[in-house]
Amino acid sequence: MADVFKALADPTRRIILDELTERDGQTLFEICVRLTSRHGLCLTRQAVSQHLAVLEEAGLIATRRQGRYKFHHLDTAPLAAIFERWPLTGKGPQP
Amino acid sequence: MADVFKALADPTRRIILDELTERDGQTLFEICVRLTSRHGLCLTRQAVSQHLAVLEEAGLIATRRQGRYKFHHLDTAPLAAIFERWPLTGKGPQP
DNA sequence: TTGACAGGCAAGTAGCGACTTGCCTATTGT
DNA sequence: ACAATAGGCAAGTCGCTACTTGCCTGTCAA
Repeated sequence: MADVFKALADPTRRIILDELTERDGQTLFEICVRLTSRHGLCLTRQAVSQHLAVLEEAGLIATRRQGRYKFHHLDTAPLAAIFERWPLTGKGPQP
Repeated sequence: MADVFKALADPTRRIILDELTERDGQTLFEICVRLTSRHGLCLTRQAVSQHLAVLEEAGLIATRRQGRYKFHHLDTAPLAAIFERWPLTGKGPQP
């Protein structure tokens, strides 16, 4: 569970999650290109790869290997633990 | 919004939030004592004070001064932004 | 008024984490 | 077969941050 917070701590990783939210199942190179072109980030392929490893270890990303491609799929399920730990005060369920 | 994730990144700060969830409105010294006695942490008063400052800056804690005491109150409202950003996939509202 | 208590400010240290660099493996197309 | 593509491994550098240490301010009780 601590891995989830550690993964969310970095702004680049949060942007990667945004990218996969908008377009799920991207490869490492696709993510690199979109981080550069759409968010103005200048990162090495290695840097992005390490970020993806952290996100996968946290359970926020599931990977699927196919030939020489590796697709990354978002999984927001671990985020639910945050609300179970600190319930939103005095509010009903969220829509 | 980035402050919220930075605040949640540290395990000690998450335990502080747990403490305030269980017993809201504690002072700095009360939190220090409970971190030591209930969680086995050996932290300086300064360290805890700095953690509380980070949590307050993130909006997760509101402070109320009264005489020489300063009470700390939990506010989980900023956490709602997490779900707005990455909705829980394929699930209905949480109870 | 003086001492004890609750908290704050600031500088210094140490360790973790993000990023790079260099090289390597595996799959695909010509 | 060979080159290009997609990705992986490992060591090294650098900056941020958690924590400490030392001293200072404000409040309450004797």
